[in-house]
Amino acid sequence: MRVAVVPGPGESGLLRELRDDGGPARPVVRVDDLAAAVREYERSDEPRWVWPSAALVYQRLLQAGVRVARCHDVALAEALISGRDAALGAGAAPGTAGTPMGAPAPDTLLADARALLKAAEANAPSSQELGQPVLFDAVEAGAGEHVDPRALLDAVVEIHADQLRCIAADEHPDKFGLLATAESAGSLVAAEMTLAGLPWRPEVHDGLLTEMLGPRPKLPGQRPARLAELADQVAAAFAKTRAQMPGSRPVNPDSPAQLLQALAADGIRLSSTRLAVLKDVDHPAIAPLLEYKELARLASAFGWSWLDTWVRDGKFRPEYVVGGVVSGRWASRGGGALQIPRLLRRAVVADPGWVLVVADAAQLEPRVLAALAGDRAFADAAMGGDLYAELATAFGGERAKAKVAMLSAMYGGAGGEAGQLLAILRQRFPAASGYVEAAARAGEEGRVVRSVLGRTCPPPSANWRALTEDPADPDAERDPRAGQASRARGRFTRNFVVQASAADWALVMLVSLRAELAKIISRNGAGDGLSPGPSAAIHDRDGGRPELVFFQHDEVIVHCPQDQADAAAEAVSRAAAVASRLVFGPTRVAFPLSTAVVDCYADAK
DNA sequence: ACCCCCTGCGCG
DNA sequence: AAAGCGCGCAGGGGGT
Repeated sequence: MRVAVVPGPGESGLLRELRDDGGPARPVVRVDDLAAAVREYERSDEPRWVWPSAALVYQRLLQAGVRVARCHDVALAEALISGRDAALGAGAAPGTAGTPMGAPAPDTLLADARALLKAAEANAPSSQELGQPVLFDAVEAGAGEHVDPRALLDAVVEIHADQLRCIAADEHPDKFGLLATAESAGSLVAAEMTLAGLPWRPEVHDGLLTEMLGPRPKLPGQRPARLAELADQVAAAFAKTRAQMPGSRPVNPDSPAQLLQALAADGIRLSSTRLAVLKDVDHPAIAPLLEYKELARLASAFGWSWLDTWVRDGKFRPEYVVGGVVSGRWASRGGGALQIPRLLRRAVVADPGWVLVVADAAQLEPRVLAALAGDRAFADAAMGGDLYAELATAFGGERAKAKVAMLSAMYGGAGGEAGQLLAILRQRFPAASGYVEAAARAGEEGRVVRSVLGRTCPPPSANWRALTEDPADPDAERDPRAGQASRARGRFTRNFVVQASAADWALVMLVSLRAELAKIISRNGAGDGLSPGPSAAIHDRDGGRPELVFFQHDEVIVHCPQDQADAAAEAVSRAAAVASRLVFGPTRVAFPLSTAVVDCYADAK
């Protein structure tokens, strides 16, 4: 059963039961306690909640201690569908892209509905307000004034019905429908993960910082001792030449411009101050500079102020942006959640009596390519545990060469010996090479490509089209930037088919894992498997339940009581199997997950 | 004071 | 010959 839902003033809300085709089945119902009404439906009717967005509805439910099993997120589905349909003008790439859809022209009613939905979205609270009830209420109250709940509900119902038609009209409705469902479920996971938080030990983090940087500076803008020391060494290394330049200040190692200038004054001209460039330079400033850059990076991105801002009550609670990346990967807002330095994983420690189940999909992208392309020889290599090792025989037994060849094929690399290795790849694994080559060609020609579940890459910009279109006069000289732009887009689409399909698999794995974990919870009789509470309360009540606490492209972390670790690990491997079957159907390609049960994230793999 | 773009680097 | 892909964030430096 589908039920449309929007929040109203205070605790209230509006509900409307829908038919399977999205049409209204019953009149609109107003409830005083929305969370209670939702909980009641969850007990008996296996509803799929149809709501404008998780930000508008689910956060509020979670705050009230109510989880749901399934939803249709209208905003996320909209992004998938309009992403697909925006590509129509660009022309579809055969084999990898869809055909034009028979989507009905948006009539004014739908257009109005969409405008209304947008207005509501603009007022949605961010996940960050989740942990701050006072702010949350204030924002929510503000949102209520701008958009009439009844009008919003009607808009949700209309758009949802239209979306079901758009999905059914897809070239592969089952897969595209799975994508919309998984994306929606992903937003449930995202909100729940923000609430749960990644266990984070501030004292461990602080200890690492102090060890490397020296004690925390008294004043915020101040350089920690070790950084100040290194900055002085860098400046000193340039001092001799600088002394002859009147009015010159000490070189600031944070300023690429000053560094380039200072190096040039000493006769060293560089294209940039990147690590890779600096590494090979012979100058007394380089050694302290490289160390400075590494430590300064840590201090500015994940230093004490980060700790103050992002860690509360032993938990790091970033906001995840589902589908925030064109490829369908998640993005995050605040705290650089998806760029946590490996070094700081030392600070991610399970609660007492709990463990972290860390699972990582091994060599996901090349395996995805093997499954996508249906390359028999390649798929055979992908049946085992180490794909690159299996491929190595084709490259004179050198695993490293096999890896370079694969990465070059997926990224469009051609430097160094890549060209030679690609030739081998093309010869031994023609279907796999052909798949990414076709995607690259489609991109170069301005067409779009799609992931295995039908996520579509953006069409080229107007700028790109203007730049790359054939000149009206065939004798006219072509802009040299045209070829460059064309090849750049080719690399993008080449990578998109792999990265986006890997994201499809990872997303389906993640939401399947959520479902598997819910089974454990209900088996254990820990509540109904749906209702969370503040995690402290759960610890006290029944020993706790497994919680997804982190997701990073091809890696998940489950935080759970020690005695549930085995069950959680089994859930992970079942989820991977489910994802492989749902996304790729029958395939001989294996998608192994390396799973570790650890106290500390840094101890995984 | 603020905004915007660039550079550089962390993660996958 | 050359430019393998995708992000978020901080700081510098120029603009207003």
